Amino acid sequence: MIEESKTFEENKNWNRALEKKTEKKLNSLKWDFNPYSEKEIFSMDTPPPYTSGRPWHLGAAAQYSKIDAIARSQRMLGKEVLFPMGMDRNGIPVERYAEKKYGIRMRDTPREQFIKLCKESLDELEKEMFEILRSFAYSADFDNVYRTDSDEYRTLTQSTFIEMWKAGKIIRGTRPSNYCIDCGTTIADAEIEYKEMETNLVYFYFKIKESDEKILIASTRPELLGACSAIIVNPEDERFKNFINKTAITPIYNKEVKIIAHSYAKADFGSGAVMICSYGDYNDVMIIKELKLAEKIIIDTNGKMNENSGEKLKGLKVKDARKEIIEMLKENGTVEKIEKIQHRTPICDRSKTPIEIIPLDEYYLKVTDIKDKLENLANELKMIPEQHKQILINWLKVSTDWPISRRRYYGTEIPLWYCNKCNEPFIPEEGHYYRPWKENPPKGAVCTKCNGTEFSGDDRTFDTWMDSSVSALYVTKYLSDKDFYEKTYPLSLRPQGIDIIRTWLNYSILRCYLLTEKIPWKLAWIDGMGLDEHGEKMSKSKGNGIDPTLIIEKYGADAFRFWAASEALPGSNFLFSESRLQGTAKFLTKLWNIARLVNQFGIPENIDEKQINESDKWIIAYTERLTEDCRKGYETLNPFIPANKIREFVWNIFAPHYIELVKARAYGEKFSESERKSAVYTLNYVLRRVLLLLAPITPFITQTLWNELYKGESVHYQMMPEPNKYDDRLLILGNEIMEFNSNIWNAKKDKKASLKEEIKVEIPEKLNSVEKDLRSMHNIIS
RNA sequence: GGGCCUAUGGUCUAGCGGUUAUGACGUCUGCCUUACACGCAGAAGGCCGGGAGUUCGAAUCUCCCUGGGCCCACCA
Repeated sequence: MIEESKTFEENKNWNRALEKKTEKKLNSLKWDFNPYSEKEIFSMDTPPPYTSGRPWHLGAAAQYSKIDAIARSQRMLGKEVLFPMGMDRNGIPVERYAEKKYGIRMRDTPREQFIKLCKESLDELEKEMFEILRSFAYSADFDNVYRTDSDEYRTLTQSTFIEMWKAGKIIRGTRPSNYCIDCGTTIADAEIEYKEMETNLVYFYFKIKESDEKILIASTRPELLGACSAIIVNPEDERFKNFINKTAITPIYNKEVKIIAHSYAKADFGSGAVMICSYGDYNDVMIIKELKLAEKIIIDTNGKMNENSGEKLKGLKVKDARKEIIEMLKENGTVEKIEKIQHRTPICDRSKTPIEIIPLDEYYLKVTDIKDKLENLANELKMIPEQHKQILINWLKVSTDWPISRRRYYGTEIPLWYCNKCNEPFIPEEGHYYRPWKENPPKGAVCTKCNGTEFSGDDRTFDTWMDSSVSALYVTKYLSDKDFYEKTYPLSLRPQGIDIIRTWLNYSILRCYLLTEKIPWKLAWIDGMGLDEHGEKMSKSKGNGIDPTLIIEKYGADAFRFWAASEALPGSNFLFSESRLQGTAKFLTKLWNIARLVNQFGIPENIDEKQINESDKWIIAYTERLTEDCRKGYETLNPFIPANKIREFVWNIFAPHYIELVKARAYGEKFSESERKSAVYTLNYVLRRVLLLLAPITPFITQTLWNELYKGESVHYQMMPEPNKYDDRLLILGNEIMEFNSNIWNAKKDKKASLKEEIKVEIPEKLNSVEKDLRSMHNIIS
């Protein structure tokens, strides 16, 4: 008791040091999830953050703090809340992190050792991540953390793959992929960078079969001439109108190719005519697919020209072949000119060498045959805000089968072996975690095609989205606990960022639908992105990222959380601004000081309603309306509403108008004991209510104040109050009080009088019921 | 280049068919009034991006233009 009042005496403002005092207590509060509870279940498929360590993304931290506010508010609304804590730990980012940290390269490191180093990195990074999350009281279930690289999780990823394999949803296909010759592997789009490089744009002629004319084309990749399958020209380009649908003959190879009109060819670049080859770039891929042209492969996986390139080029490296064919074309007399141009070239971000597009054998999850169904599901899915659904729907229109295999080390292994005799894939049973790159297939494995018993394991891993897209199944115990699953699936909510709609949201719907024939959640809540103060996306590469830890240490977690909640509606992007965050810190100090004041008067026992003064009834009525608004906000998963409503109420109404009005009465000066009690009762009534309404957004200050003033069980274990009935006429009275106050303040201002100076003024009749308070507040004499 | 979103006082933000257009930060003026100077009170500051339309009536609905953001593609 003594120690507690000291907190108030010694601290005139709310700050991080005070938060630290309560952090341990706050983070030790438990909410065990009981799937058999009588309460309504609210289950969340929360995003497992990628374990990338400091500095974490400030925008992401803000998003997580809002998700936490949702979880906390749902608990206080009386729901049984499943709020899982996951860690996404597979894939390229950690591989890169480990390479950098240990100065190694994945492909030069024994796989076993590389995996070990990744794991060690992850464990360190994970610790940091937990600290950050705990520093702002993220209240997920830290006692049951799931990790996407655990044996259990990977078992789920593999089992669901096996299930889909058996159902015929997985296909094997050879499709053009990004290939780095230097690294000897397919690489993901995310691993490509672009670099301006000088290159030759070679202009040369094709003969026209049907006439004596020639067509001039321009190419930076003349060495691919042998793989040319068409020429395209813009349909609007007058120069080529006569050539459309005629046949051209390739120099040197003397092959016939069609001249086709396609808007991709731009009249103002090069000669205006483009040769389409398999594969110079992704436009070639697109156009060859679109026009159903024949694919001819001319570069092998060693980066050398193959037999399709002809005797002279065969065996040469791409670069040498380019030089050689230019010479050949010159000899042939078909070269018009050669221009030096700057060309934005895709290169491998590790080896910095140009990537080639080469068809490779990979696994795909079939999407194209259920696209209509997926679009229907997308339309069915409820989303907050609804408008972001368009992103998903647009994506579904253009998306193709999903390539799921990766030539990587740190990921969930593809659970397949191949018969050494006939190469037929062997797939094991569900329910185990398999590592085919170092393990034999299960005992008794027999090839289904040739009865062979010797196998080689697939050494590839899955795309990491294969793991994260079944988080909804993992947290509902799809494989391990049928009852639990029945109670919790589909989940109530998927909260996530707008930036991963096409990946996490899309793939989750796809995967879970294929396995369960249901959308995995009843509702998706899509938040916007945190941008820097100029409105640009924060990213490590741009160097404009802000470390949330520094902000939290400086201004406090509650200030940060309140800022995140109050800055923008869920779904909108939000700009980070330190000055506005400072503003929310000031609001918390305001609340702190209100509590210090109220605390002085002690806590009165309940009083008879008849004793409550009219001005007290007004602020109570206002509080009831505030409660209605806040509940509505929380019920619609929108912390923006309560945050702003509460701030407005506390700062603009409660403190300046009501507290000033009753302060003298609360001190008992010139008022009866009964009048005093009414004021103190009301002050506590309102403050208590505000703490409850604010608890999901600012857990630290509400925890501290609740404990100082009201003791007992934590504020976070309380129920969100229901609004009591109130008389609208009281709110009208309140408006009149506030208008009267402003008038008096203005009058004193005009006279340059201090606010406590005496003033002689008539009190309007309609304010008779609160006359005594007004007289004491403004020092009005008759 | 394609798509989506967005445009409200200096900055940010609410409003989504009829209000004197909300609030915050900043600015200016006065005040240390026994909770708070991280405060109190007051003030200035907006033809709600531009144009056309729908409507008795538009910041709010439609279309066009312009600027900003994001995602996708990316110059043979």
